[in-house]
Amino acid sequence: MFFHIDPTNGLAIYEQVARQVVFAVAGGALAPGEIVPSVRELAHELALNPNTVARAYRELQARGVLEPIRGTGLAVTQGAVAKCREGRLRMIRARLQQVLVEARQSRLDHQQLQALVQAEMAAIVEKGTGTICPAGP
Amino acid sequence: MFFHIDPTNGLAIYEQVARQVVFAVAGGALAPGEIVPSVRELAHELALNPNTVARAYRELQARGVLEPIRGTGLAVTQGAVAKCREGRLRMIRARLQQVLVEARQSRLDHQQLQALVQAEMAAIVEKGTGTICPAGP
Amino acid sequence: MFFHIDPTNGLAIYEQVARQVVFAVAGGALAPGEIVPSVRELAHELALNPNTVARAYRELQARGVLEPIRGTGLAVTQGAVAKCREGRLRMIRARLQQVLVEARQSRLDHQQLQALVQAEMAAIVEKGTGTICPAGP
Amino acid sequence: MFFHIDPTNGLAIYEQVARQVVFAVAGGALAPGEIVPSVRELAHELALNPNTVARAYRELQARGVLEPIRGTGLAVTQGAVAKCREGRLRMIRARLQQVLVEARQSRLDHQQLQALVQAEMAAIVEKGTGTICPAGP
DNA sequence: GTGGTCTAGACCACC
DNA sequence: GTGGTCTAGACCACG
Repeated sequence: MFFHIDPTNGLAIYEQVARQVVFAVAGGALAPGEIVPSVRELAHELALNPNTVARAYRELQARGVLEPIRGTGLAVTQGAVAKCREGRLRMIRARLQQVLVEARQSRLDHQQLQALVQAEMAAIVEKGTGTICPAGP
Repeated sequence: MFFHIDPTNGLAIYEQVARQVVFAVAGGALAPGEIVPSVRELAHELALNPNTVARAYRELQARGVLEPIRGTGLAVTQGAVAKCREGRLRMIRARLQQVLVEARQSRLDHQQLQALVQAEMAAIVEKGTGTICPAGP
Repeated sequence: MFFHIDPTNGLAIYEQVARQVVFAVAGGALAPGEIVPSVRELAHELALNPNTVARAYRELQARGVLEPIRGTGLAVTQGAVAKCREGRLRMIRARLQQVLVEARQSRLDHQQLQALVQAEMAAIVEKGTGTICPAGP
Repeated sequence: MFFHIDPTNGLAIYEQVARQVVFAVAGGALAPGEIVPSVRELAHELALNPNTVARAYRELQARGVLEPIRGTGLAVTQGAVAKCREGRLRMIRARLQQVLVEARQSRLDHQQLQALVQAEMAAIVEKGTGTICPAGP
């Protein structure tokens, strides 16, 4: 799959998994109706305990992003794209605010900050992140 | 004081406190030699358990940012500014990378992202965040 | 057929199927000697996996409610009516007790409860449930 | 506490725990602001694994019935009573419908059924259920 | 002490 | 094979 887990992230691992599914749906990497990797498969791939992945999937079901297809797996729901698009902005904006608040708290100059952002954006675009499909936007 | 704690941040609370001290030192809001608020004072102000604040201060001592002044309290060390300036960029860059990676993972358009960043930066600059008030208590 | 399956029932699906066969026999909708629908026919009708129906039938054979007729299918046994009549009361009483216990646990007023029961009974009698249609397929 | 778990209930154990908390709140046995038994305590009392209780509590938090008080425990929220009152009716009505459908499916006579209901209600009122506070209705 | 998270491994129901 | 549930026991953050 195309996920990347960082245990020292601050975020709970199951939360990271859930977020990345949301991102994948929002970005179109996972289409409605598509079956997500099985709990066991993804757990193995990410070197996680199946329970951890299961919890992420369970929360996504509760949010209406996934739905169980009995005996088959979990499928992305039809309404998932809208939900995830909306959630994506909310989540990214939240994290962005955090970092900007911290930057300003440390009196980082507005221009310094802007330069930093530009640099990081460029870096990410150019080298790719290794965490999502190789074909650039 | 000039801190703002968000318990749902993902970051441990003591870690948030420590970070914000670092930012304050890096930004000059706390100068070397200055005495930081007492554990119980800051705990009361932030509605935290004193143990939590104490832990943050303990870690800052271990990092050499604070040093105990007998009978007086904890003071910002002489070398703190350099340490914090260095740490500040590292911390901010790390968080910035996280958010950018997520943005890219969800295939947020480069321009959308840039617009988002601009909007948030403007928002923060303009309204202030309530988290910076250089004039001490 | 005359069954209705609710996957979110708490009860296992095969169990629901088995129960409803029992009810049908107890109520006379299925007479001794009558051939029940084939596994694949019922599975198709209820949108279930044939294995699930097969398991229900297997359990009913074990309980002596159904018996295989070579080359024909599964028939309701002669002794089935007595068994099912007996089981029916037991099962219904058990479920009734559960709901009453819950009602009482939540201190639902005796009159409220009675009103609720009356209302639901009336509703079921009047609109029919779509789950009973003695006239076979 | 005042809970009673039946592992052969069909309902998942964590679900039973959650339901009974809802019932207790709806019935006033747990008032807003009150701290529910700790995960470990309730787990010990009901002879369950703490994780099972924790899951029930987690779902109740998600539904807005409980809220964490850091380092203290989980408290019933202010809005919980309304939510639980509403949920109680829904849950009981659902189970009632199940049993009535089954009764009718088995062609239990309307009067027989009514008699059964009356008998069970009387039985429960009279002997108490042992599952909730000793003081009568 | 509290809840939250994670791991490990088991059993069940369903396809 | 799939997800769902449960148990057991560990560690962490917070009060």
